[in-house]
Amino acid sequence: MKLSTKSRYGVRAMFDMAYHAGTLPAQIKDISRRQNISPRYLEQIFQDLKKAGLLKSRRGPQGGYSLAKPADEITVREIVLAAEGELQLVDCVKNRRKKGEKEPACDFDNQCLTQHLWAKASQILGDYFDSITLKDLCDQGKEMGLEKELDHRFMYFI
Amino acid sequence: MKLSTKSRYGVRAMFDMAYHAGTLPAQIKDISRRQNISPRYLEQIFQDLKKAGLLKSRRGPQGGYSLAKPADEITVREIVLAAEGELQLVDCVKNRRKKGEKEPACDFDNQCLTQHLWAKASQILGDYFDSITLKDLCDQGKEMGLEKELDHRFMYFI
DNA sequence: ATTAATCTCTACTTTGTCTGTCAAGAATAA
DNA sequence: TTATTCTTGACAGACAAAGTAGAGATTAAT
Repeated sequence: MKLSTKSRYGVRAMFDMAYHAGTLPAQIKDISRRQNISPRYLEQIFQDLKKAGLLKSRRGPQGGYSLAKPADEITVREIVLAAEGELQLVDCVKNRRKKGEKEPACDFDNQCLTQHLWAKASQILGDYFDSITLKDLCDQGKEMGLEKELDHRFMYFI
Repeated sequence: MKLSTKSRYGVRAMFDMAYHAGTLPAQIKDISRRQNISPRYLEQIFQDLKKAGLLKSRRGPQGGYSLAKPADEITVREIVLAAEGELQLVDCVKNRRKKGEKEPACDFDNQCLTQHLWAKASQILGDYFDSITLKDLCDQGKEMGLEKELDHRFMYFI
């Protein structure tokens, strides 16, 4: 019943981007250093987030990733969903007969009381995650007096 | 972010016991047959539930397991907690320095915004599970017209 | 007392997922 | 042209989940 590191790192990384957002795209190496996440691994996570339409990227020098939408339009739910693949606490709730699977995930199918229980729980969890945006986290960060690191690349331009 | 089968089987099995409750203790083999759970595996799960004080057992012929409390005093949360071990969506919320562990689970410790986020989510989930008792599930079952299997052991006494 | 039914405990195996690492390639700004 | 950065896919080690198995302890019934 644990969230995977992909979800946790994903939220941390995207928060980091929103918090330190500048004019230039953010680079993996900076985010990974600030958040102490393996850069190679973060790349993978960002691929997922990009596929989900939460990030956009630019290659080449001065390239990097940036948020695909304003911070107040990106919810924790979207990030977790993209990283985790889905937001169900249990598999038997899922659609049957998706490609390749011949057996339903559960023998009792719709006769099952507990199925409804888990589905409701998953929904409650999703609703909570949906109520929190990256902007909310940034506001919290400011309140806490969390330091923003100066973008070292600005140094060259001053 | 999936619940383990221990939780799911545990809830199903305990619901089954509450729903089919008779004067005699329920036996593993009956529950496992009705709920289609490996009897050996169910034994293990029942050990956990017994340690948690949710079940009591009697050995020998006509032995078996029975609920340690009335069905309306056993919540889903208790069962999941006993089967899952804990109810936290992430580890970094846990107490540090428990036996053997030298490192904190997270480098940012209490400086972390997301830590609070996950803790709150875990709590919301726990609250929901706490609001549902075995009796609630039984009532639902009756409403749905879920069949009760006649206890075959009664046959001998009629 | 004996027997058969049942729970108890511990260890083992299998299987799969998580968490990363690595290498080679493609795109792009300077 | 070149250095930088993202892109993609393969791969591996560690760990936990899920289930199997066997030997033993307890007890009701005979």
